Amino acid sequence: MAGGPLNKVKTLSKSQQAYHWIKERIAQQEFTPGYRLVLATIAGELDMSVVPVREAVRQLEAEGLITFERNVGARVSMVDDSQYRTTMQVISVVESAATALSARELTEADLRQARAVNEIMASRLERFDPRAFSALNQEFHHILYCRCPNARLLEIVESEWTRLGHLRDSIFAFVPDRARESVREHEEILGLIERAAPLNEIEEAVRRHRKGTLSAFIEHEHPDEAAGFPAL
Amino acid sequence: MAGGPLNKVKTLSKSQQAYHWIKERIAQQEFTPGYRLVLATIAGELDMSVVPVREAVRQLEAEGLITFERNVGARVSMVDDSQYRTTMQVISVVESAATALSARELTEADLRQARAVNEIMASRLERFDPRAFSALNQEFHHILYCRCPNARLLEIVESEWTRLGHLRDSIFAFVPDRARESVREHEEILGLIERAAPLNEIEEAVRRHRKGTLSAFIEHEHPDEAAGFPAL
DNA sequence: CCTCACGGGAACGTATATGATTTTTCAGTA
DNA sequence: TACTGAAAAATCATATACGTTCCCGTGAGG
Repeated sequence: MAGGPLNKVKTLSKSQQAYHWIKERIAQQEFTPGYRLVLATIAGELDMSVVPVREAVRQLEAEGLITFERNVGARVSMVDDSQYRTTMQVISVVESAATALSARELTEADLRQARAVNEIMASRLERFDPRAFSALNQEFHHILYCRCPNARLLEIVESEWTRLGHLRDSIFAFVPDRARESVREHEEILGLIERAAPLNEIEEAVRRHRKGTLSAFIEHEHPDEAAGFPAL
Repeated sequence: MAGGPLNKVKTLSKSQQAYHWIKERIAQQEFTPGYRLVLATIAGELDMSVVPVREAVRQLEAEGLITFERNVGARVSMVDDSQYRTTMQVISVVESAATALSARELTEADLRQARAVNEIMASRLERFDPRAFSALNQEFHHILYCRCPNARLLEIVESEWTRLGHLRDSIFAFVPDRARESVREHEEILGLIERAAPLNEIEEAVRRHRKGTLSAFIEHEHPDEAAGFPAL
């Protein structure tokens, strides 16, 4: 037949279909934290048997999106305050390292794009929409760290972000006051990268930036514990 | 009944049995990197069906110990030079952070124990056994970071070490010359912790220490590329 | 006559379905 | 509150379908 060498249509295995289906639902918040995942139901919905679904669930468990209890079942992971804090701390460590390692690889275009995003953020300081602002923030940082040549480090950064689930999209809903300061710090980070500052300075700047947001969050939610949380 | 709350004997599920069985074999190097894992064979060996084995394999895949190819099968992950380097870089980032966060939590006993381990290492500098030395090195660092209150960070450190597989036990087989310097740097790190130095100094010291070992390794194995590897 | 490329098919192993078994949960009752 | 039984759901075994790999035989070219 005429087809050429592209006969391989690459049908996803059923486990992978289930995996993506569930992940999508979680991302869209159709399955909210605490939601009980019943294998048979999902299997029915996807027109397959429970075996592949089970496998998908185990994969998602390994990623931390789902918690699983023997003979009981799976539910979408809860992210409580304490988890939020530990995860954000991990992110502040690995993302700052990734950004520093990425700095020398960034192109002119990357920097332009990052600056553009930050300018949009600045322009939205009035008429503030926390969710949109968080999304832009996410995008800004992603541009800066995604050229990091250490693939494993990148994987960890991304996986920690997905671990946070929908909270990642609403950081500034908790601490709107940080927004202005955040934009300014972004500018500072861009400056350091552009003038090819030492990598450790870039790393420290990003870490300070994240730490600032986290501290603001902690002080806002738990003014009493603020001092008790260990930081770097 | 008299028993108390420990009636639960907690029989492991078959998947978990398989999981631990395989992991153990890999750790003992009975399954060496590249080894082909045949589900049915393992299932037979463990007197169970392939389904739980399959699940165990997928879990190990998520941890990075096993690589899996659709419709082909599973094999124990290879760790090549490049992976070694990226993983060690990740470790240098996360372990140093974990150690710093752990520093204030360490007890007198912890420090005594760490110092004892380092003294044993020092005493073995003559009659040098790389594997034993690597194991002691591992133990030393584990004592220092294991009190880190950020559980997630600890998980990442540990998982990166297991990712390295048997290479983690033989670092000093590649670069024996680093041994003496290593012991000295351990002493320095202990000093910083004991005199309650700022956390960032502790973190930097650990990172320098790891970076030193990694550089020594790179220079030894690939004298040409030494300059090309990005570092912090 | 030897070599090597191609193609068919058996052997091996994975992917998924179905059904039996076990565990947990929950409602109803003493 | 404690106990019992039934329903729901997970776990695993067995069976079958499907995809890959490897080997071997055939035929063309050197």
